[in-house]
Amino acid sequence: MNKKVKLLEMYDKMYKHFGPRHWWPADTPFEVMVGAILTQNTSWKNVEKAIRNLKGKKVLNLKSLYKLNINRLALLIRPAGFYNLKAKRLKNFVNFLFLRYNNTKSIARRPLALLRNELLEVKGVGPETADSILLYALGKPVFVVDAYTKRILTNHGFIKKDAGYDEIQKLFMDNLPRKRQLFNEYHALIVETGKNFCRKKPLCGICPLKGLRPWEKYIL
DNA sequence: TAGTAGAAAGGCAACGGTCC
DNA sequence: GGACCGTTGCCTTTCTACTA
Repeated sequence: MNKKVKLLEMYDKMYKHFGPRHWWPADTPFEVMVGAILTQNTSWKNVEKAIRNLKGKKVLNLKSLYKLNINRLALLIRPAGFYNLKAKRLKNFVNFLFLRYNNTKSIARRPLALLRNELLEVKGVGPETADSILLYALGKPVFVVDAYTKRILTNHGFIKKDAGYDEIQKLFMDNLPRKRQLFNEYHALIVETGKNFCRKKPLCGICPLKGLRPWEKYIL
């Protein structure tokens, strides 16, 4: 059994259990980008509160956030935690987007590899945040790796504990069809599985991935 | 039931060790 | 001595699990 078959088997098991997830929950690509930064090390529930605050003040758009005072921004995103730090990171990203591209349509036309490097140069944007923006906001076919992905693959013996972000991403991108919709749905299903079953104390007995075994000791 | 400790979907900066 | 790499602490709020 090859890696592609195994990864698709894993996808099927999760999809049958959860069904389509319709990710990312946002009204605009810009909202996705803001959410991707706010959700760093924070549960989505808290991010939603911060997003509501920004919407309530009618500043959840590029121009308004560019003009908004950083201290005021910090107060609005307070429910998302790390608010001073995230205000700085959000400002860095908004400045990058406004000054270099002016809007989300222009940035979407950039080639994937170039754009990813540009995003990673923005202080406060790491691989997971950059890939979330690329996939969910800009519709680029890139696989998002997060802590849940790593935990699930480790628990099932697909990867070693010390496997890095790029290694794990390559595993998916080299063995699955490079389709935005597939990567989108796959990541969303992993998040659901990680949140509900593959926790720090895993609920293996009732997990949709129960019985899933790697094709060899380690895929990576 | 109330209080408390620890974890949580990340990334940065500082520090120490190693190598050239 | 400088470059590079890995490790560790820190940021801050909320929620959950555990304990009394």
